[in-house]
Amino acid sequence: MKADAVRGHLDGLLLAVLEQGPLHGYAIITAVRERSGGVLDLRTGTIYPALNRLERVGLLGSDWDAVGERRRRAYHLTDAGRASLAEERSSWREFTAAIGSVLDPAGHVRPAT
Amino acid sequence: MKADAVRGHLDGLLLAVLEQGPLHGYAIITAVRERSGGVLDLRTGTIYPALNRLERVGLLGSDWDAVGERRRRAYHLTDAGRASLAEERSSWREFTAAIGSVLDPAGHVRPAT
DNA sequence: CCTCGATATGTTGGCTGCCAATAGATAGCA
DNA sequence: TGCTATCTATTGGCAGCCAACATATCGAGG
Repeated sequence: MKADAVRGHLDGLLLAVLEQGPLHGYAIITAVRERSGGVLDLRTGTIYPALNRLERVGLLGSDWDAVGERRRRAYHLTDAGRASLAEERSSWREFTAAIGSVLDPAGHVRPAT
Repeated sequence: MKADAVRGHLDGLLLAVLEQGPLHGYAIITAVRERSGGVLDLRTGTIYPALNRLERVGLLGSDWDAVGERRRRAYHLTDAGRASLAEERSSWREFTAAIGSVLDPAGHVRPAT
C-alpha cells in the first residue's frame, strides 16, 4: 500500500478506533495497524497533529493520565465526534460506490441496504 | 463529495473508462461523471496533465482525429495500460478493505475469495 | 549497572498531486 | 450577434500526509 493512501480519510479512521473507548496516540497507531491487518501504518507526524486538530474543532476530548512516571494523553469521542463519525461513514460509502462504479461498472451491483 | 477525493485513484479511473474503447479528454470527463452517477466531476486541469503522464509512461496511446475543423485527441489503452488497470483494481480492493475494516470492523466481513 | 528495544509524545520541512483560474478555439442555435 | 456547449491545454497554489528529528520513560537481558 502506498504511503499516503489514507489521505482524506484519516479523520474517519481516528474517530472510528476511538468509538469503543479512549485510547492514547501510540495505542491508536497500533489499533489502526491491527484492525487493517497490518496494511495501514500511520506515523506520529500524521496522527499527533491530526488529533490536536480534531480536539480543537471539538470532535475529540483528551485527558492526561499517569502510568508510573510516564504521561499519556487519552483521547475520547465527543458527541460531535460521534456525529462526525457517522458522516464519515456515509461519505465513505458514497466515495467507494462512486469510484467503484467507474472502476468496475459491472461488478459492484449490490442489493439495496 | 469533497473536491480532491479522487487523489491517488485518478489513474485507475482514467484507465477504466478507456477499457471499452478510445475516448478523447472531454468525453472522458463526461464518462466518469455519468458512470459515477454525477458524483465525480473531474477538471481539465486534472485530467489533461494526467493523460499526458500516462501516455509518457506507456499506459496510453493517442491519435488525433479531425471532426470538421476541430481536432480531438483520442486516447486508448496499451497492453501495459491494461495490465496496470488490473493492478489498480486489485489495489483498490486492498485499499477499501483496509480502510473499511478500520472504519466499520463489524460490517464488512466477507466470504473468503 | 548499562544498554537496547519498545513505549510514548511531539515538531518541522518538504513534496505529491489535484484543483481553480485562465486562455483560446470551433460549432450550433436562437 | 451573442450565448452555450464542445474541445484542448497551462499555470500557480495549497492541503495534507510523511520522513526525519528530538526527547524521555520503562522493562528485560547481559
